Amino acid sequence: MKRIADSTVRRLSVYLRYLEELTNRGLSTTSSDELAQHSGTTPAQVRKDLSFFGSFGRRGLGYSVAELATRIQDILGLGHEWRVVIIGAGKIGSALSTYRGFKQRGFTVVGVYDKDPLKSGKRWDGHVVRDVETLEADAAALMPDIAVLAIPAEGVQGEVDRIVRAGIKAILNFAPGRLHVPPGVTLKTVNMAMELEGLSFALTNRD
Amino acid sequence: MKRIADSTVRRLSVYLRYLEELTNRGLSTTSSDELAQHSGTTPAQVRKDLSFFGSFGRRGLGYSVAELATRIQDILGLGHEWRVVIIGAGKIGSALSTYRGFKQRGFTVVGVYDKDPLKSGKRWDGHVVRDVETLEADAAALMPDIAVLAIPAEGVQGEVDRIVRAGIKAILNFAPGRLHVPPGVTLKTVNMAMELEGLSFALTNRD
DNA sequence: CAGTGTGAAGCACTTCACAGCC
DNA sequence: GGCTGTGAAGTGCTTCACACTG
Repeated sequence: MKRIADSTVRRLSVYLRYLEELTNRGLSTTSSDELAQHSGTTPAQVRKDLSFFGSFGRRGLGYSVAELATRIQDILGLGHEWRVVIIGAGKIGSALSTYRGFKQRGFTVVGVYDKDPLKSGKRWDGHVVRDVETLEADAAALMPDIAVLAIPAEGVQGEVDRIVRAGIKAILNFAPGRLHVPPGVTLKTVNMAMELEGLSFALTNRD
Repeated sequence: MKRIADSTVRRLSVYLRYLEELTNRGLSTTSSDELAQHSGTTPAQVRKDLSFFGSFGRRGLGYSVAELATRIQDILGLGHEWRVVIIGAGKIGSALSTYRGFKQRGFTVVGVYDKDPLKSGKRWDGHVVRDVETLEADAAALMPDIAVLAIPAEGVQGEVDRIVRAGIKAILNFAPGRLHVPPGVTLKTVNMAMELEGLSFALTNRD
């Protein structure tokens, strides 16, 4: 398949969310115009994004809400459950795992790990925290697909390496700093400091 | 000033973090090559990014770590304190406000608000939670620069409107969905669901 | 006639390559 | 000789515009 831009994938997420809203409101068709309006983009962009994957609409009529939602779910791989381990039994991981949309979209927490021996064995959002040293051994039974890395900055690369050794192919990272993963492993970093600094820049340089 | 790409600002953040590391290690000069290596980009990109704001290096020698760090801090507007209010006394806001780099880079929490009357008056990370209805009245005295919006999906736009009425010009939003702000107000959204779906797509469509 | 699908044009960010200075 | 600063070339995402179809 042709390489798909990251921005395209992000917009598909947004379209899907709006399609779910339309479903809840009992509406059965929509248009690229309407999707664009509610997703902060243009009708041409919506059509182009969808055209990478096929033709899901009908000329003169628009798109079937139900069909398009199913198609986008398939494209994004949301048709089945993804098994997630959380590394770092802190607030960020907890916020994520208790977030409604998390479970709702097929992401299931199958394990929680921490380096701190004081946290090991304690309950945390319905899970028992395990020592992160056991991750590689546990992985065979847990079969996790995704690791959420929510630990302080120190030693993040070491934890990334451990996750990779455990055979996990996707990482959502909340720690700052440059991290290296081998080819075949996808790493996405959410850097809140960077976002705040972007706001600082905007405030400083506004006209 | 010429319009600066968002991606440029984000990279400046990364360069600054590495410059701080060099400072801690007592090193006084660096090069575009070294900065690129540790920031996941190319030397040409580093030089181009910096060239938008001036010439901070010396040909044949490289950059002074101390000088470049100061320059980037100035560019990003990190030279002074930014006053932050947190809307939503939950886990995300708490994770952010207790994050070390937050205070360290000049972001200070000056108020915490929640819609839930059960939370009002309670202590939260050293602050007393106030009813969000009082935000507009409080703003005159608090003089907040930035609002962090960390509430569930329902009624987010209403809170954005309130923040705008309170005269705040920058919003860091953690709620999903499309939000509208008037010109002159900067909105940055961190959407964890979207990041997870990006991972799901990558796992589904890997070769 | 309304609205999709898509090649072509436009635009913006990145990379190249080299002149210029230390 | 080493490394920056920068116009020019390259690349890839976005927007346009229109043929096409229900």
